[in-house]
Amino acid sequence: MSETPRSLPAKTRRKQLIKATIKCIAKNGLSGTTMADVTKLAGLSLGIVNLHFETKEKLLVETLRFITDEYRNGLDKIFFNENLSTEEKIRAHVAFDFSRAIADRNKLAVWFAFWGETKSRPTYHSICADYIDEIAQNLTQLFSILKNEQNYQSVDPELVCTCYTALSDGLWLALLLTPKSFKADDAKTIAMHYLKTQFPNNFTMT
Amino acid sequence: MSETPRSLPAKTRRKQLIKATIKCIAKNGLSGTTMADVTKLAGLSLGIVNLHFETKEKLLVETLRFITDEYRNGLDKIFFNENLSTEEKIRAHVAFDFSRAIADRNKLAVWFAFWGETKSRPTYHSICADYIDEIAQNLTQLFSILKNEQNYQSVDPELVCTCYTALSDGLWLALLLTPKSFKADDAKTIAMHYLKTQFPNNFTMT
DNA sequence: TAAATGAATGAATAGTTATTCATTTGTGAT
DNA sequence: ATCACAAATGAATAACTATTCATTCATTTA
Repeated sequence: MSETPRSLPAKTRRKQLIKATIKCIAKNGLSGTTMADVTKLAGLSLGIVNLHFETKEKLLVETLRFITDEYRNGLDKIFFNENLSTEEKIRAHVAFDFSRAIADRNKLAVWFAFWGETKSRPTYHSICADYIDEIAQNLTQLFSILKNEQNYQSVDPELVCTCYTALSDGLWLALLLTPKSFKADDAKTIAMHYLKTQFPNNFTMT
Repeated sequence: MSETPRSLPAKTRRKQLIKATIKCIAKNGLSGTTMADVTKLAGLSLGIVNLHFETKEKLLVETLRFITDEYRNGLDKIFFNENLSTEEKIRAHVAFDFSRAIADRNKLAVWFAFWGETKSRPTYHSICADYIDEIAQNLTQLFSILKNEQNYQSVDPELVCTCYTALSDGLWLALLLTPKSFKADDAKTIAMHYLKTQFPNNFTMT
């Protein structure tokens, strides 16, 4: 086993601390997360957070930014992938929403903890508002293109985007609350079930 | 203006404190909610929570129980109402989900705050698991009856129940995060849009 | 009207936790 | 090797907050 070097690039240390924060929020809740817990989980000393983030509040903000960036960047990679058809992009979007990296219970606990605080913390709110808007625009566009490509008459792309997004968030909650009886594959099945209702020619088979 | 009497039935005081707690969680977040805030918002003294709930933690548990009971009881009243047809019950369920009393942003903030802590607090988790299970059973039954009554061939009642429930939770999130551009009526429209895809004969008109 | 009751108060306490910073330690340059 | 520098440490501090409980006060009872 290689020893962890005492000195490390600042970015690596920051990511290490953010990952410990995610675990800690999942384990103890946002209200039960202390600096002592986070640094102990990271295997580092108490003062390290001050060194890399100045305050606890800034560490929490960067933690929220980390999970929103991970989500946004993953979807952008799909959206801007020239090798995928529109249908394939939508399929990839669903697969990503319920992939190991994203539909992870630790991260889901973090999402919900921060969502619960958005009303009281403008900083949290604006971080969330940003990514939501960008993703909605891209997804609406995909549905709109598919509608035109395949001549779906009565589809309302914006409504379908809002509906799919809400459905996906609600399925995340089911994964968080009932992990024993409800798995990522079940969630994916339900998401596809909805898309079939709107685009039966594209999502009915396989 | 009538003076608030100094002495009041215990139940009334407890409800008063729970309502102050809901406002306080919405205003300051779960992690930022202090006994001083809650009691000040209720217009009472610091020691009152200890008198009526023993500890802060028990006040929080009762607050969660309050909103889950309110939700469950409201839906039970619909489900067991002999005067409503199955279709009317489902319509009433949707209307209730996005009614003033339920889709209130203060209460939504409380829901999400507690959901974010369910992974770390078994008590919160079991309170949520209970109501979810009961509601799912009743709603699945409604979809099942409607399927048989109206001869819908390919509807899977259990899947539709999970899908509707997730959709409703996700729409609550949209109401919490984007209250300016997304209103309860928009949420209701989207929920009905999904039900139409499954039961076009019942939910397409009006 | 006076005494008894118990709900409500809030100053004081005890415990917790974020933050600070003097000291230690590893690393790379000379 | 030695030095200079930066990263990391953790004991001490300062701030905050849940809980306690002796006291106050309104209401009820005799």
